[in-house]
Amino acid sequence: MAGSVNKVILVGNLGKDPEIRRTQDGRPIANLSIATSETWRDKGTGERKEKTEWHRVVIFSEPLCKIVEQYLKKGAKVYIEGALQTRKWTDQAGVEKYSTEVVLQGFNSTLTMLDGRSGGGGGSFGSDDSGGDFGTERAVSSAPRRAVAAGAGGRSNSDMDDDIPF
Amino acid sequence: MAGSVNKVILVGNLGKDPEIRRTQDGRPIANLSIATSETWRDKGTGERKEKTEWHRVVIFSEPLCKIVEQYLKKGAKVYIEGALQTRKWTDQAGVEKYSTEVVLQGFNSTLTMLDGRSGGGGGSFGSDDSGGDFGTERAVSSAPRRAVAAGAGGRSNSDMDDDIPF
Amino acid sequence: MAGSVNKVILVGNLGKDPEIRRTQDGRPIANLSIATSETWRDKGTGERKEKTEWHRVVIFSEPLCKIVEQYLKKGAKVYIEGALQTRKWTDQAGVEKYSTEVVLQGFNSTLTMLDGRSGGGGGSFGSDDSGGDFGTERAVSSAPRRAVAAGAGGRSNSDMDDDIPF
Amino acid sequence: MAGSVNKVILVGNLGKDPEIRRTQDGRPIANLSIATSETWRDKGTGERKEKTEWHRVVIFSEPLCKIVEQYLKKGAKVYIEGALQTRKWTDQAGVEKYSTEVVLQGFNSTLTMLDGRSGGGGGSFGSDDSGGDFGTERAVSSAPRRAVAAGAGGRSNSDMDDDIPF
DNA sequence: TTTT
DNA sequence: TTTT
Repeated sequence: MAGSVNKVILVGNLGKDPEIRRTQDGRPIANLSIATSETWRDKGTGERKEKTEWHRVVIFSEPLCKIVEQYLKKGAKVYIEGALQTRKWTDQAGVEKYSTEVVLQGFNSTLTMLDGRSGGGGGSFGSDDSGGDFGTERAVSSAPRRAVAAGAGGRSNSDMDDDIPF
Repeated sequence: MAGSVNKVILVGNLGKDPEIRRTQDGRPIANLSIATSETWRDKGTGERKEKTEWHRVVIFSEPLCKIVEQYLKKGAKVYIEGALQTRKWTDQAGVEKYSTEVVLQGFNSTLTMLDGRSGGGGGSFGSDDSGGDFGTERAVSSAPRRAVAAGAGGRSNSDMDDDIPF
Repeated sequence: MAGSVNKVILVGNLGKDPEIRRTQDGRPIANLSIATSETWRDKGTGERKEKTEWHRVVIFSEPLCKIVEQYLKKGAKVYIEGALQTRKWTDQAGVEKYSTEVVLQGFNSTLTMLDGRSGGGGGSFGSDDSGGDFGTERAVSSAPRRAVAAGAGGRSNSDMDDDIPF
Repeated sequence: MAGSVNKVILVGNLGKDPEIRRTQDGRPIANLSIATSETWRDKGTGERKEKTEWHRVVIFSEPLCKIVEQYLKKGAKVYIEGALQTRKWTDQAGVEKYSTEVVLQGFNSTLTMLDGRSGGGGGSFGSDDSGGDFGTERAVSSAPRRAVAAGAGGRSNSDMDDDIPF
């Protein structure tokens, strides 16, 4: 649609180490499980409450996947910017299910490390394929556009059949 | 978790008229179905591609629900700011399912009308309960906090049993 | 700095037609003046108040400048995503001044048209230089990175001496 | 204007300890100086480049000011969400100047601590005045609305005359 | 189910 | 003036 925006911004911690898979033609796909939470005090009882939300984040970008592989592990705090995508899939029993994910892919996706626990220190990475004047640290070269477009426009069944949802 | 952010920003159009239900104790809950889409031209074939994403938006705020009821209808373009929330529910067959929604509730939620087709013209609304110096147009009084907190921290089964997912 | 984010999101209307200049080596730079405003009712007097904020937006991206030139004019409503940048300059009297602008340049910048008054209809554009599978409508090729980097890291005096601030 | 959005999102570090002043009628105003930066490698020379941007952040909210006072100091990393505001002022020599600031005030403003160096640990705070079910940690009570509106709609000269710009 |  |  002309004139639409689909953006998710999360700051949270990885609940477990990243999982990196490869499509049949070798492109990497990283999956992160990110927790955000809010705390408040119940007015009636006075007890402290916390509600944690878990987000499934999927990264279709070769350079971002490398970053993820090298620097992120369980507990790392990250800032991510991506888009919402709901995907339909069929479980082993043949039941149709839906999974909503935060997808980082193409322009306007970002991943920034916010703590120093990773060896490489914090850093900010877009998923464009610039090359150009910007080196690996600022704007990491992304996967070939064909890969990105495939991810965006139609993740094929062959790639995703084995994709157990969040 | 201390130090987390959970934010969704959408600009899109309502796919159908809003649905407004009421909880057993009378609080309104509005559901919007919002479309965003992106278009691109396939490099290989040259054909124009479009991918539409549908978002389920749930509004827990009495004043925002009033706005929705008065001004929004199928086709309206809106800017919304909310948070991701995944909810577990059980269908009629007893199968557990998950539904991810964009929730507008409490502070840091916003709904802004972006076209002139609604009688009331465009307008921007937060969901705080300020009252104060801000009149109905800028910062509409929200539902009692108890309602909001209930929505946030634990939507009760009795309210939600009949909640057919997206 | 590792781990930082600098992001501005505006939805507003152009206060006047865009101004497009060219640097000495021919790269286009578009300037937009965008208004946002909030309205509220004064609690004491009951009168309706409105406060308009004007934003100077600068676009360093050849394809985005083309879009601006073709489609945007006074009154157009846009969604833009860019970064804050404060620039020092010296006026004719030799007084040092500062101007803060919203800069659209490189990855993670976006311009989306939100109304139909422009001939081309609404549309969303990033400023990456992908080429690739995405055609002109989704992700317009941007200026050479050298140009972008120059704009980002050090707008030269020769280009900018005549830059009358907002 | 109906239908506008004015939002700034920053993740950065305080360049110095916060400054907290009070208006003549006793309301606190906190000023933060926040750095964001980007690094890249120059394609030609291969040298590492860095560009730091400094942001002046102004907080009009009693509870947020308390948080700032208690927990933030030089070097702290924060996530903030506010709005752009350009303010005109006159220096000692009678020259009119402009200062653009990121203002946190009213609903849809947020401050979240992102590191553990502050005694209180990380935490997220809105600036609504809810009270309600949310305790001090999640949604701190804000200053009286009259104060907020004054800050928003017209910071009076008497309060701000001594305001040396960024 | 929207919109262009 | 921060941070890496």
